[in-house]
Amino acid sequence: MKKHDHTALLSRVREDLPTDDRLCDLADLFRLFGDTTRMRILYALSEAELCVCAISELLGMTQSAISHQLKVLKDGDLVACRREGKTVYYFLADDHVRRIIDQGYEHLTEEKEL
Amino acid sequence: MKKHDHTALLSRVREDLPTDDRLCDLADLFRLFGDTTRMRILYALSEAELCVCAISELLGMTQSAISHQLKVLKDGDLVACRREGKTVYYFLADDHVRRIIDQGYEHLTEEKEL
DNA sequence: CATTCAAATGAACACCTGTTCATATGAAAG
DNA sequence: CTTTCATATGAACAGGTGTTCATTTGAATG
Repeated sequence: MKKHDHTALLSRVREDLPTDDRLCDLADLFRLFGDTTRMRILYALSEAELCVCAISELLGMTQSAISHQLKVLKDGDLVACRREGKTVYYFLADDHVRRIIDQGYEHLTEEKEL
Repeated sequence: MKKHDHTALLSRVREDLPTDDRLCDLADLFRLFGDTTRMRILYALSEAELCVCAISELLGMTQSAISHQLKVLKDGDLVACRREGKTVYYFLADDHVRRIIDQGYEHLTEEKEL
């Protein structure tokens, strides 16, 4: 009398699965969007390119906190920056960022309609 | 001599920003995707509906760990389940989940091409 | 109703993450 | 070269998160 057997099903599922490395990268990517501060920064940058102190003013948070998060976002290639004198302007790295956020936003709004 | 002034820009940006509640919900949503175990579960479920023990076998993790994560995913309305005797089968709650993951996946693959 | 198997739950613990505070870098201006 | 302003960075700390272990629930079966 054996336990519940899934070997057949599981080997089929396993085939179509991306590698663990890939899935880990994917989770890492989404984790970047999974913090309120970072989400607010990303949304702000989707409206306009902004310098660090403007963002910290906008969000009512310390310059240090913003700077740390911008580093995280930059390391994850979600934002990029350019320097102009003492000021550093940040902006979204590409349209994917916007699209990912939009997809999430849609999910939320449609969820509410139910 | 005043500091850098952004009031005009900031009030414009502020107008187009969703409420903080909304942005927090959005971050909460993405946070669900931001863990390797949950991502592996979601991807597996995008291939087939699976019971808890099948998932734990597939991922090589304890039933308890999987069960805890499934609860998180269910509370976040990313997955749903149906019971059949002693067995509980989990599946993706809707197509949005797949689309969000796909969007992220695309981002990763296109990033590599550069 | 006792047993068995699948799943869920709670407490505990180690690890990770985000913020703060203090300080450093780096560019422009005096 | 010193000062000033914008930004970056490092250490430290608090709170959150994921896993494990032990236990419980709940359905089917003898």
